[in-house]
Amino acid sequence: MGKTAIVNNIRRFRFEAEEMTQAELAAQVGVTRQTLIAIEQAKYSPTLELAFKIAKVFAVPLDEVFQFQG
Amino acid sequence: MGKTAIVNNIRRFRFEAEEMTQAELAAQVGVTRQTLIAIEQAKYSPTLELAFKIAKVFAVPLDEVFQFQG
DNA sequence: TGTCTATGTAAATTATTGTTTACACAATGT
DNA sequence: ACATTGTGTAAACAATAATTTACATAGACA
Repeated sequence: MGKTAIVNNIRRFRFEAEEMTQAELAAQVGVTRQTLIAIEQAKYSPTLELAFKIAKVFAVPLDEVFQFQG
Repeated sequence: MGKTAIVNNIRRFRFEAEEMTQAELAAQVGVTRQTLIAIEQAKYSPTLELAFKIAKVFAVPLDEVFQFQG
């Protein structure tokens, strides 16, 4: 699917949410810490399902966490 | 990422958008027709990037086209 | 010093998404 | 009858997301 043109605000949301750690967020969405690191650093973009789960943890719509650079 | 718990309204949006065909939508988002069929039928869920592109064609937010059944 | 905690990196492997090619079929039109 | 259009299915393959395991480092703290 070509280069990932998707950015995210996971790190900001983590700190706004009581300084939630990467490990805590990873556990809440059911992935490993390394997977979350890779996504937070935009090394690759998550599946749609995982993106929904992450947004749900922060209780915001998906496109507040992830944005597509068209 | 386990079983896909994601539903979509692609078919409805296609018909609301001047009866756009699967082939037309596929071309606009840069995938093959078969890929679009599989996604429309929820055989698997698209990448986040592709999901954003599809929503953009219909000019609606991503979560109006795709919903996660938590 | 020594031990946690949080973060980062990397390589090998598995699972899933997406492509390509080909065939099938109903509806429409000439 | 024949061709065209829109949709559906299937299998083999390529690309990418995610896992697992392991090691590295900086800061806080007893």
